[in-house]
Amino acid sequence: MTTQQLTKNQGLVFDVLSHSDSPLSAYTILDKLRDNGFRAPLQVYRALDKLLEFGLVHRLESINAFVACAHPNEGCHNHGITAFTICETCGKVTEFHDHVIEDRLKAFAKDRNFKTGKTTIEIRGTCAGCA
Amino acid sequence: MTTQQLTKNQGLVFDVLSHSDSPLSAYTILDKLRDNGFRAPLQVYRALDKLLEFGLVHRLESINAFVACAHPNEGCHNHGITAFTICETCGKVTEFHDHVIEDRLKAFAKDRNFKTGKTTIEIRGTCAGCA
DNA sequence: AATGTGAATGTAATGTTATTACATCAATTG
DNA sequence: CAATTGATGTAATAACATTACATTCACATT
Ligand SMILES: [Zn+2]
Ligand SMILES: [Zn+2]
Ligand SMILES: [Zn+2]
Ligand SMILES: [Zn+2]
Repeated sequence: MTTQQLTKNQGLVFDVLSHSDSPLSAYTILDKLRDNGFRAPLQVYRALDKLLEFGLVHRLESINAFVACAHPNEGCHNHGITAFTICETCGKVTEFHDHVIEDRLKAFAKDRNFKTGKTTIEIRGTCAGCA
Repeated sequence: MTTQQLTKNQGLVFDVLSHSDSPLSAYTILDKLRDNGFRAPLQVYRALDKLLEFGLVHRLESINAFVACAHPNEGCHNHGITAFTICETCGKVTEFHDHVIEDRLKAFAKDRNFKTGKTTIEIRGTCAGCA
């Protein structure tokens, strides 16, 4: 999935997220795109839905915000659980995969016949630069 | 921490959560406590804040809801990260601790000098009973 | 018992995040 | 050129959470 087959609105939203150095809320994105003709939240949410589906963007559940994927070309949403550190001071987000963690979670679910859907792992705290 | 040193509002909110078989939103709790004199969201949020602080209740970030701790007497919020499975069909929540996962997350953070605060691990999916 | 203090509560208003509903437009295809 | 499908525009509303300020309660000190 490259950025070229995105629609106009999807491209605009992805562009805003790509150029941000911290996660953005849907309404912040909306404000940044007013000059591009965005008028309503739904325009942002619809674009975000698609971008999430494409694996170009992640939603950070613990802060109700969105961030561009750090390695969109590797199809990160297709190979496992993505975990995040989120700096509460500067907003910096780091994305990582850990197969041990993933295996433990899968094992736990399997033991209980729990069918795993989307999994969230988010560590809020303070990054090295802000300590 | 026992339920006895709770204030009236804290006790009412904890009671509602304890007797629920699925997580509840703050506004659902409010509705359930109207007959007990609750009139405004803040009454619920204030009680929840304290209950979270006491480790009697957990907040599920991915669904904006709250659940009573499954083992409040073990001070679960004092010994490590709590992970959850959340059934999207029936709402059933299972709480667990995994030291391997915790160690991996801590190691990742330590490697990057990231100071860990609250950590969220939530698996949404379908429980055995709903499969 | 009176007073002072901090925690908890009551209430209204507002702020923030997300969805529903419905009309319109654009691209594709048979 | 219909017909279908996906995308967009717009308004309204729902759902979740906080700010601000006044009041009351619990309890220790005098
Ligand atoms: Zn990613
Ligand atoms: Zn930082
Ligand atoms: Zn617990
Ligand atoms: Zn279930």
